[in-house]
Amino acid sequence: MDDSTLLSTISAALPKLKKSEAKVAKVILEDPDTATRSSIAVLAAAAGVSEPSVNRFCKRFGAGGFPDFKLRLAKSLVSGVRYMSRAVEMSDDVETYPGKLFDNTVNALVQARETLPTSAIAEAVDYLAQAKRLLFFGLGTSAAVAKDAEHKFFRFNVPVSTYEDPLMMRMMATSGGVADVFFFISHTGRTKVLVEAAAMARETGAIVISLTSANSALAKQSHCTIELAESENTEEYLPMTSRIVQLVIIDTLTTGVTLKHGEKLLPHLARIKESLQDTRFPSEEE
Amino acid sequence: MDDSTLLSTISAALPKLKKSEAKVAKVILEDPDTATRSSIAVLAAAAGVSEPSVNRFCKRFGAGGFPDFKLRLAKSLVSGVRYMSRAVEMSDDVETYPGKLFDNTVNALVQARETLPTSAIAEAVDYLAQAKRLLFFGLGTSAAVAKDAEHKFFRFNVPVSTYEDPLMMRMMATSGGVADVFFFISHTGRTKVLVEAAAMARETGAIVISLTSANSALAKQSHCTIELAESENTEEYLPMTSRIVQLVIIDTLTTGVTLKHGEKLLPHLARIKESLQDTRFPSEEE
DNA sequence: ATAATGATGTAATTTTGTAACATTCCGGTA
DNA sequence: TACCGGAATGTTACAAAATTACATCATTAT
Repeated sequence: MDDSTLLSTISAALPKLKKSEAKVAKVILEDPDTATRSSIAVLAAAAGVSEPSVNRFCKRFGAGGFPDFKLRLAKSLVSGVRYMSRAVEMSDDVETYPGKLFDNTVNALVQARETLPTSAIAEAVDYLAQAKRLLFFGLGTSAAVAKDAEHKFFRFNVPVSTYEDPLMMRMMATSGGVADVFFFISHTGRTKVLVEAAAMARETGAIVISLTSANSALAKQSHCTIELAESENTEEYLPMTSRIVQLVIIDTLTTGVTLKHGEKLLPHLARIKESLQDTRFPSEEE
Repeated sequence: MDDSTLLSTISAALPKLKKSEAKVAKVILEDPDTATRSSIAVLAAAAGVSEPSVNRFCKRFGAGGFPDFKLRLAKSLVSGVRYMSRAVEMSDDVETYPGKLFDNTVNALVQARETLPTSAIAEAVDYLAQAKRLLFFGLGTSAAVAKDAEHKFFRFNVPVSTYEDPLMMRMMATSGGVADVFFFISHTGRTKVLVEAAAMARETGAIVISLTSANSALAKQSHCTIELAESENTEEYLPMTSRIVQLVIIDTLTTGVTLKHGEKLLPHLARIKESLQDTRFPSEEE
């Protein structure tokens, strides 16, 4: 129903489209506003394809037909979010670059959403729900993600720890056992320390899960890999959106574990929340 | 061009309309959403008028014709609460809840994007760019955000540190000086330790910036507050999207500082990137 | 090399919107 | 009241657009 991200969806699906459909997509992405005002014939001509191809394109994206598609497209244009990745320029000012960063992040999420590794998530949730001990490893930016994961999983009744010190990582990796789950987070999946630690952990009989890019060295050492696209970040001053995706995956995993544990966990979570009350000033309204 | 008030325009003009046009207006006002999906024939029948009457009605309101009118109508309907959060249900399975989480996150970002505190960001960037020392404070989930910020700001030639230990926070807060910037991250803005640390830091003459909810106790202690909406998170098992927004704000700030420093910083960033090469296995393609 | 499958285009059909024209309705005047 | 002028609405016919069904072409596997 709500398709505020139609354009991102299209640009995310671009590589998977058939030749003629891709042509249509390109024309639409180039000037979506004009597209909403064009007839199917005009659009088909602009894309260099036949009219039914345009129609098929529309249906592929959930529309009932061309007019319906135009309607959705028009609606999606109202929202301030821009679809394509817009690089931050040196000449940008405060009015422009924050919006770009938000847009890029949104696009990264929408893109990731399109290709969610569902079965890997399910598998990881199974492992995580049964773990007697949980260890999250990440370096650099991924260390922050690991820390976040630690906080989230702490809520279940499982011992959790995070390490970002390479030496500690190795030490902990050798201390693994069959009931332990080692969780590695790495954008590239090529960080030496992590790959080695994963191999060591695996030898102890522990379960190794990784959140990294497909077919990476790290993935090869894992029992279960949640694969994320290793998007390019060419510009030095364009921050990585990948860690945001990683964090939402962490959310997904904790949610999965919560759902698996079922209602019986809720009182426990409520107790944790309650215990935080004393650390806060009362809110204004109260 | 932008007719986000089309419906009210119509209802305002109602008394001045001719009989048949009034009928059309009534039908449209009654169920605008259906109207956008109807053909001119259906709408004419529903209003009990002829098709050209509908067409004339459309032109009267500035549209080029019926299709154009529908487009404008559709756009005008988008405004307001268009982003529904879909709560995760206990009955959800792995095919459904991951998507919901991504959607919710995207919605949070889009919403935040619409109300970006631009001037506060600009101000914060000014402070951060001039800082001789940077300290990030956050507890719980916000500790992960602080850690992320630390990694990001480390790239500039400034000493950065993060603390999540309350005692260390207090100690560091008292050690502040005029050239220091203390950056506090808190969703609620009511965490006692943080508020107190902020007050202490402020007394030392240091700059206090906070990333928190508007009008909170923490905000009151800050020289500069980047205000974020304190969204409700009622369900225990629905992870918070707020920290994602916080992270993108961190991205925004680092970008802002980078832009402020200008091109001269790029070689330095390149050097950092290069220095990481040795820690990685070569990628497959190379 | 060829059959089978899927992608794309062509042509015919149906639906939809619009313009030109016809009719009706209403207010004013003899 | 009858009649006229002009505006408002409807009818009809046409043009444009969209969709379906079908044919052709390309691609892959055997």
